[in-house]
Amino acid sequence: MKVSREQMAENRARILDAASRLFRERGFDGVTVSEVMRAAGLTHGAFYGHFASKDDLIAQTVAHALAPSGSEGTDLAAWMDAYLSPHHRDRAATGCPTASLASLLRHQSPGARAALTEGLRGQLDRLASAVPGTDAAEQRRAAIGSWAAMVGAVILARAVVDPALSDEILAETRAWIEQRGKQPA
Amino acid sequence: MKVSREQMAENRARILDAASRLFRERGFDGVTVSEVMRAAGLTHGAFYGHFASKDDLIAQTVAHALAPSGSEGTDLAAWMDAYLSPHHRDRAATGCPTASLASLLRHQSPGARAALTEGLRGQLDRLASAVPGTDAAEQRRAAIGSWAAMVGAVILARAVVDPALSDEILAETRAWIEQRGKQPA
DNA sequence: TGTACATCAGTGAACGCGCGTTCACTGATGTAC
DNA sequence: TGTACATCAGTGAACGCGCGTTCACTGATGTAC
Repeated sequence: MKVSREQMAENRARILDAASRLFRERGFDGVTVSEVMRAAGLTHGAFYGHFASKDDLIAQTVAHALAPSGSEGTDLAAWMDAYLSPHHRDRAATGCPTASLASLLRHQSPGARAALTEGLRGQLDRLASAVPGTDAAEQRRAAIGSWAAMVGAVILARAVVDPALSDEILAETRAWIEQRGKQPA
Repeated sequence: MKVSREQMAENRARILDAASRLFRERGFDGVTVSEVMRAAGLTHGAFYGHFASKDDLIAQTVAHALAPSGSEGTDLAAWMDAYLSPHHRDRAATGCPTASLASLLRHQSPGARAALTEGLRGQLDRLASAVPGTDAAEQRRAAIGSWAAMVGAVILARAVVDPALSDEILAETRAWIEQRGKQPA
């Protein structure tokens, strides 16, 4: 049965939200189109009225998930603490899309990889301007280095089965970045 | 036709080598059992004489790929340069298994994840003892932080489509870690 | 050392399941008058 | 504003392909005598 234009737009948004959560939690290959549609409250047949293919959904979901959320902005130290926390590690479904999807995107379509590239560019720009200092090149270098360390630490912490080692990776990476920040000019 | 015991051991080693290369290049889901066997010079039917399942192959391949190779040891700075190089980024098939497989292992069997955990533990121990300094806790912290940054940087550099941004991520992460090492005590 | 035979690694056809995708149909929407 | 009808978002059965896995068969290996 046909639905109103607003309803259709809302359905589309729900599909993207569901895909964003499921993909972050289980990866692109671990989630079926039917699962996404079920999570969005629809049946699988309606999928192709919204997206050309699963690849298309992936590309649009990545663009959607990496759009600036505004939640990074305020307090850099607090944001880093939250990022490198067991809480974030254990909740990939609602966590940083870069940490859960970057590796998987290497094997995805150019469209999806382009969406990640633009999202990452934005993240680095925002992080660079949040880093203390006045030398723009230094700030950018710190943004790139810290971001690589944070993403890498969360990925490693999630892959490891030993909880003690996993906690250690998060805590020591956090402390290591902190020390780096305190170094005299 | 039956083959000799030595031939069978060699075949098994060839399957593991082929799987190690293919999995690093295209991920676990991007490679079929038949492809692995073809790359090893056998037909797919022989697979189950060597491994219980594809999951079993994945677990054993991870253990095999993360065994210490001895190539990290000699010169820490040179090794880091090579790790954070475009050459390494562009050759995942023969590169660091942690960088190509860690994220994918989050969705794999406990056996495969356990193999990664042990491999990672060894990598961190070896890196910690290669880091300059005498304070063991400081060395371990530097090992974890640097390793997270290196793995993260290679993952991000591989995911991004813009070659300039990709090169920048590698070079700036390298420089950032270097600066970190030069900080006074 | 030679011979006879049981073993078993490898072959390739076949199976069955799950997935992405298609399509005829339904019935609410929204436009034309 | 009301009515008649064309549109089209969503439904659910069906399709076809590729994958992991199985299995009857083959013929070289390696053991028993």
